[in-house]
Amino acid sequence: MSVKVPEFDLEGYLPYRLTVIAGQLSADLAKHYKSEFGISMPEWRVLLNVGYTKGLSIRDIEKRVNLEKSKVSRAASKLEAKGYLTKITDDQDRRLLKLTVTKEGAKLLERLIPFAQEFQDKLDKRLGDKIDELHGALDLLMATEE
Amino acid sequence: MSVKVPEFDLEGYLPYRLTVIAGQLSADLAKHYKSEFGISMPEWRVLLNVGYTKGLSIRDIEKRVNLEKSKVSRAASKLEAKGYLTKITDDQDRRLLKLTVTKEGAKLLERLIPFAQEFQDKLDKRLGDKIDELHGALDLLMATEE
DNA sequence: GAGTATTCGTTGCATTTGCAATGAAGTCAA
DNA sequence: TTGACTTCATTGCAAATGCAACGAATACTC
Repeated sequence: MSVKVPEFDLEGYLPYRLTVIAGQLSADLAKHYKSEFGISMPEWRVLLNVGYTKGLSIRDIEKRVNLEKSKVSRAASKLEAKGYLTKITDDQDRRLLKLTVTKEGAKLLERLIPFAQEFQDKLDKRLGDKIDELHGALDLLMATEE
Repeated sequence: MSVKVPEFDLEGYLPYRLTVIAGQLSADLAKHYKSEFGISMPEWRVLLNVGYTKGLSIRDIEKRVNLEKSKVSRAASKLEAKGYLTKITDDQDRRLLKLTVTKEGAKLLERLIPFAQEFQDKLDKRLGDKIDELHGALDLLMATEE
């Protein structure tokens, strides 16, 4: 018994393509972050942000980095346990936490960032002049989510 | 004590951007698939493929749809439990499983596909003529993974 | 043909996730 | 001030994930 189904091209389905590509890039990176630096992707994102801006709170990071607050919280705790950042409750508002990188954390970033930069450069090379088009299109997609 | 860290622009970091955007689109879609059709993303991908090609095996799908075989296996089992497809062991090679959509499965696809198509159309509208550029760039990124 | 290696699908298990609930702290209005 | 609401970070828990191990079936090699 043959069943008829409407046409649909999964290969060209944008959400699918984006998910697959992003997933591969992420998995790739995550592997390196883990094996070479001992941290997870969420930890990397949190550490990076704390590295740049002193005294960020969990909520600040949640908004900046598109991570759920529970993820941020756990990532921060792990980074703290590893000695890469410190948590201090804010004196002004004692609900808030001020996250700050330690020297160890800064050292780690000094190794992580060139690695990420290198990866970016590789992608840029692949994309050539298409890179701006890509970013332009991604801007439009970002705007999609209101 | 102030700590110096090399410059890095996370906002413009391509893997990050892709992950965030893909994640938002996926989460969005997953919610609808779940609430309106009662299936997960992996199940949707599996169902779609089985809908088009009769007798696919788990491994076939794994390759086609970028899902780990354990994910495919579990998705297939759930779809079977819900009555959307059947598993039959291949006579030629009894390690293989032949997956086939049931009438119920086909009916579900008839509802799912227009939904997905509509979503795609919305994205196309947002992107306008940038759509081809985007796909072109994604092609290049795909080629990246060897 | 016996023995080894490979392929396929499933499952166990530790880890990660998303979400809701919690408790502590702050805000606001009467 | 008191009491109702909101905000913040953490945590519990159920579900999803990734990976390795397993048993069954087939392919390969001598």
